[in-house]
Amino acid sequence: MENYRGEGDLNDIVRASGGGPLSCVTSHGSATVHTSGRQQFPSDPLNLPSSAVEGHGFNAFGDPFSSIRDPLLHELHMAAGSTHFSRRSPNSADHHRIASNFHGSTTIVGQSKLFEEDTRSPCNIFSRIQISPVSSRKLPVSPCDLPTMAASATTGVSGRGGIKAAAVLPSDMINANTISKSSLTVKTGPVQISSPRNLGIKKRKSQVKKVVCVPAPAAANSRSSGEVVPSDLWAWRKYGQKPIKGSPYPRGYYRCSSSKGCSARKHVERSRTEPNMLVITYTREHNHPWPTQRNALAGSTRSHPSKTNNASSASKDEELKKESQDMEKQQEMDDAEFAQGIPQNYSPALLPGSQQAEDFFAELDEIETDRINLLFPQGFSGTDQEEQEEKKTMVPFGLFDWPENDTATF
DNA sequence: CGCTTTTGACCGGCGC
DNA sequence: GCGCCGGTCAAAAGCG
Repeated sequence: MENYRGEGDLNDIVRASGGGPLSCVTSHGSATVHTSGRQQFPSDPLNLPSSAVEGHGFNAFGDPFSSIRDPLLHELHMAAGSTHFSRRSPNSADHHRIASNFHGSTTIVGQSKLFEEDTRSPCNIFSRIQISPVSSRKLPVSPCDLPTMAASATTGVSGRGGIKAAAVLPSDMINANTISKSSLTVKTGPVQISSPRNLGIKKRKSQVKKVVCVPAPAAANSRSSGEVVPSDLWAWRKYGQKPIKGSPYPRGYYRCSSSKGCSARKHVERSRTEPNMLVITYTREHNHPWPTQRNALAGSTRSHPSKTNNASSASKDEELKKESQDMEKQQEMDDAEFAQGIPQNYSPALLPGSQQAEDFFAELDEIETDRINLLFPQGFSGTDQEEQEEKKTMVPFGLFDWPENDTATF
């Protein structure tokens, strides 16, 4: 009895596992990042910051939230304890820089491709993880099921379902994981072409999916079902749970309850191969700004929102805001650092007068806008993601509100 | 009261 | 065409 459906499950999801090779292949399979020999992820998930990372950053491919910096990203950043956790590396130079800083043994192949990919997606580091469109409707078993995935991601092997490995995992993202001192893994998933019934009017030709792997928190946060779901800024309401064929673990279906009418969805399931890992798949997009606070605590049998938590959601918001501002400052520092020294270890395609240079600076403008958007997200559109071209993006993680973390309040 | 989770039923796409 | 399967709906019950 096969445990896998053998449909290229997860083949297109790249995982940055400790010491293991990390392969990132663009849609053209032209870029591969190999990390070797360096322990990047502490094997002990308990070392995690008591938070999970999940994100909603979209990329430049139409993601309305690509310009939004996860207000909680700073947590990851801080956890990293490094100023090198750059959230923006608009070009491969930045990739290279970070690679040099953190991955002495890291080599980047196909850098130019990374650059190309990168320039299309702005500041959010998470948004810079992209996956090429696939035609399969099959969702990977789990991004955490790495070996097969990585292998085929590298080789471009397609699963039965035609999933072609295609992921761009920015090296700084890799570092983000690495420096987070956690076993947190962030992976990109395929764009699953599913056909949700609620597509209603017409069959959705494509759907954005973002797959994130996080270490499953201890059972402290377990619900009545026993499932443990890391929480994030968004409020999610569970609307279903289904056993998934081939997996001993059920999949929980959540929809965003932060705002009525929000169509954002996420699925949470355990990795088949790594039960201690949760695979969170985001589908559809939020059509509203970041919630200032979680609503609806009533009836929650979910993670107990407050011990000390409810102390002040308002002050928490202020804190978040302040920290996001700190992030901006840090970003400026990063930018300055980038401007001063990066080219030294990078033989750039970014030359004055070049088109790429123009793009780069154009992107800087976008970044500034992004920063504004972060603080004033009201401008978020309800862009019809459904009409967008199929795309895959990696998502940011906020490290939030894991059961042990009583400081997290939403 | 308003929200949540749970859970069985239903729907629709896809593979055979 | 049929069955499988994933995703969603909606009723019931619980929680603060």
